[in-house]
Amino acid sequence: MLGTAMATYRNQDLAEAFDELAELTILDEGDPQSFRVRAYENAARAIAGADVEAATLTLAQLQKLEGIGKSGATKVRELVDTGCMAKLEELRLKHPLEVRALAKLPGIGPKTVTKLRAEANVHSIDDLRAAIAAQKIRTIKGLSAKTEAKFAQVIAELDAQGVIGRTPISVALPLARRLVEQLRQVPGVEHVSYAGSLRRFRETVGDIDLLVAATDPAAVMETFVGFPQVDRVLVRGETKTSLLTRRGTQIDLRVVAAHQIGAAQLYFTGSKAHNVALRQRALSRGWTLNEYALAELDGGKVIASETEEAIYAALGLAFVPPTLREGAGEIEAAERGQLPAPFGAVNGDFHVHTTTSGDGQSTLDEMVEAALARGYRVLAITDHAEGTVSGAPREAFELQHARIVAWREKLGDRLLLLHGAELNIGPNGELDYDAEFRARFDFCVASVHDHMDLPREQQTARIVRAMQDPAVRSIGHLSARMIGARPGIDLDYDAIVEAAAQTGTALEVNGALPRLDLSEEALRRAAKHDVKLLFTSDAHHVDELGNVAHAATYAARAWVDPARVLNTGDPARLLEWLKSKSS
DNA sequence: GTCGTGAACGACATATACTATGTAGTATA
Repeated sequence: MLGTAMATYRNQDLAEAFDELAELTILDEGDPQSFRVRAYENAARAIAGADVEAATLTLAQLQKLEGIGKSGATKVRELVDTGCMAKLEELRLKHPLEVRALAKLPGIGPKTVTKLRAEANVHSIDDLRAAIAAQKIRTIKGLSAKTEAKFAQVIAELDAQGVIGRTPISVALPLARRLVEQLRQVPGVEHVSYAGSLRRFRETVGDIDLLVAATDPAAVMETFVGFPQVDRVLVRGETKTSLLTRRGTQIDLRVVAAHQIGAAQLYFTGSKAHNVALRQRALSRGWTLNEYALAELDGGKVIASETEEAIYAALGLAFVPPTLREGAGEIEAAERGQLPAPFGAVNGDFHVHTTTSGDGQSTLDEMVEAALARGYRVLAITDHAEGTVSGAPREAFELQHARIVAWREKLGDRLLLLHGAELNIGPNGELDYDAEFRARFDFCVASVHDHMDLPREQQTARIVRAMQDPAVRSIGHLSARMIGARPGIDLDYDAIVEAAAQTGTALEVNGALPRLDLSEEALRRAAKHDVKLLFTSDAHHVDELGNVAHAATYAARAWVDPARVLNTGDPARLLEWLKSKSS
C-alpha cells in the first residue's frame, strides 16, 4: 500500500485540497462569496466532518454526503485515483505561492491583487516593496499615495514582527502532527517526532524539523518525498531530506539510529543558545555533546544518547521543557532546581461557543458532554453577543438560559455550568445589551473584534472601561492579533495589567493557534502585577476544546507561575474566585 | 457548485462598518 498515492489521502488531506481550491478560486474570481467558493468550502467541511474515509467511497456514495455533488465527487475520485486534481493544478499555476502571500497581507484582498498584477506587474511581496519604493502604486486607478503609504506600513509592521516568509504555528503544528502520523505508518520506523522551534512552541516557524529513527532510512525517504503535501524536493540524501510543501513551508526530515534519538531531539529542538550552553557545560566536565551523543572527549565513550532526560541528568540538570529552551536562564534554573513548576490539569474552560453563535458548530449538549469527558469542574458557555456579526439576540440567550438550567439539574455537583457571553468591546469601551441584561449572566468575557487602528490611549481606555463593568469577569484575546496575519492592537500593557489586578478581572490566554493571546510579552508584564489568568479554548467545535493545552504550553514559554492561573490544578481557588467579583 | 423540484432551472446570498475614494474593497466572530 505504501508508496502509492492511493493509501495516503485521509479526510483531512481531501478537505485541505478543497480549502485550497476555495482560496485559489477567491483569487481567480475576485469574490470571496461566490457560490463556487462557498461550494468548495462546504465540500471541505463535509469531508472533514464525515465519519467514513472519503477516499474509499464511490462517486455515488460521495454524492450522498451533504454538500458534495457531482463535480465535488469527481474531484475527490480524481485526486485519490491519480494523485492530482486538474482544476487545482491549473489554479496553482495561475496563482503561485508568492501571489497568495500578497493576498494574505491585511488590507489587500483579491480585487487589489488582480489590480496590482495587471497594472503594476506586482506578483509578490517583494514586487510590492519595489513598486512602493518607485511610487508606482499611486498611479494605479482607484489607489493613491495614501494607499501606497498604508501598504508600506503594513509591510513594515510584519517585517518588524519577522513573520514574512515564516509559517504561523496554526499551520505548522497541524501539518507536523499529520506528517508524524504518516511517517509512523512506514515499515521499520521506530520513532517519529517533530523538533525545532515548533516543539519550543514559537508563534511562527522558519521550517518544520522532523526526526525519525528507522532501520531502513532509504524507505523512509522514498515515502516522504511521495507525500501528497509535497510541492518539490530541495535536498535529498540518505539521512537528510528537505522539501517544500504546497503551502510553501519547508520540511527537513532527518533519520538517525534509535539509540541516538535523544541527542538528536536535543540538538534539533535547540535553541541555538540553549545548545551552546549545554555544550559548554559538557566540555567543562570533560565531555562533548553533539547531535549523536553526550560522550567522553577522550576515547569517545558514550555517556548518554538515547533520551533527552538521560542527557540532562548526566549534565546535572533537571529536565528542561522544550518551551523554556531559549537560552534565557533556564540552564541555571535547572541546575538549582528552580524551573517553573508545571501547570496542573486544566479543570475548566471559560471561552466556549455553541450553535447559538452564528459561527458555532457544536451544540450546548455536545459541549457539556465533552467537558464532562475531559473531567472539567467548571464550564462557561460564552456565545457571541449582539455586537459581533455572529452574535445572538437576547431571545436566543434567554432560550439558552432555560436549557442550561435544565442541564444543571442533571449535573448536580459534577460540573458547574455557567451561563455566559462573549461581549464585544466597542471603540469607547461600550458593551452589548444593557447593564441589567448583562447582570443576568454568570460569566462574561469581553473582547475586542473591531476598530483595530485606534491610538494606544483609546485602545487602552476602552479595555480598562470594559473591565470596570460588574458583569465582566475576564478579557478575551487581549490584543486581537492573528499570528502572521494581523498585528495586535496598540496597548499600554502596564496600565491594562494594573487595571486587571485592581478590578479582579482575569486575563484570558486564548489557546486558539492563530491567536495565542495574551502574547508572551503581555504574559511577562502580567507577572509583575497580581493578575489572574485563565487558559481558554475559544472552541467553536468540541474538537477545539483541546486548545486549552496550547494555551498552557504557550504560557510556559513566558515562565508563568502556576499560582497565577485560575483554572489548573486544585479547583478550590477557581471556585472561590468565581464568587469574588469586587463590585 | 449544490440542492430541490420536477427533470432544467432557479435559489442560494452572514451584515455592517470602516476606509479610501467618489463606488468599491476589505475585515470581522
